[in-house]
Amino acid sequence: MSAVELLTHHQLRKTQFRERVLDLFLHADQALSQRDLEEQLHESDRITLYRTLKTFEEKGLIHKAIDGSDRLKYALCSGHCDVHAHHDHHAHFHCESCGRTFCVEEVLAPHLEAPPGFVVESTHLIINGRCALCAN
Amino acid sequence: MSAVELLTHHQLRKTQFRERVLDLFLHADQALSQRDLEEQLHESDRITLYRTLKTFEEKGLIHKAIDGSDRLKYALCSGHCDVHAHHDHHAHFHCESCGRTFCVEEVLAPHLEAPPGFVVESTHLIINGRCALCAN
DNA sequence: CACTACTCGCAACAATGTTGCAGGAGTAAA
DNA sequence: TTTACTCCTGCAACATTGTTGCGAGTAGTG
Repeated sequence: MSAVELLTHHQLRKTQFRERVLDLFLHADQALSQRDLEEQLHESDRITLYRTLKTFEEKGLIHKAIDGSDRLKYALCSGHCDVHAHHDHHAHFHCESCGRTFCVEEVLAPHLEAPPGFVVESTHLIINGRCALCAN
Repeated sequence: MSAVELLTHHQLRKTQFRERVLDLFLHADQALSQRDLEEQLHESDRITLYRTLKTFEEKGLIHKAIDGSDRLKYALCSGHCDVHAHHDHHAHFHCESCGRTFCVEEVLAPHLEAPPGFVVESTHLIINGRCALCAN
């Protein structure tokens, strides 16, 4: 799906800035932090990018890729997410060497028991290690 | 184990400040953020606390409780951790309502397959939901 | 007690998260 | 196409958090 289609599908105005950001996600093979995006978007406004990501996340275009690092990252949703709920339950692989984070669609976070009285909403599975490039 | 014993066991000098911080962890039933600690430690220095936590984490007294929130939290290690490696593989439950995070010793992060070429070091399992107090 | 290495507290700075506001751009209707 | 309205953008400003350097103070050792 193209950037414009994604925006239309999620009822967001299509602006040049949003298209540029979405294109970066579409061409990325890893989760992107705000810093990553700023480096690729020349002359972008920090605050606008912050709000753009927040909006995309709320509307279900991207999801947070929690990886245990101090930096928040985002990745494109698989397509089943919308403004009502996210459905990305895959694991995230975080390379301790290069710091990159990848979505691992094959591995799903397990559905599990909560302690008595606790209500489970979602689960996240983070895998730490070394990616294929850094493992050697 | 007492605060003093913990310090001695991990070859750390026992200072009044460290004992106070450790006592807070010993009496807490949840993971604590730096903010939480500052609020309980009257007149503490932000930088000293930051470095104290970093030291404790390196020496294996406490571990990071990754919970997907923007705030880093720590909790006491179970006792098998040292300067060489952490061995806390239990899940962390994060309450979306009150923001608190609890260690769930009963639930362990699964050991799993990595994509080809990837090396797994550790896994983290985060459970999001509502705690017993907030669920009603 | 004296020495050494570690720790503490302060200054300072970088990075990030967040909100308010005015002007500009996208969208839908006339 | 023009108008009107809403949303988006970019700037200012501030709060919070992460991080390092340095001098003074303190714990541990003999």
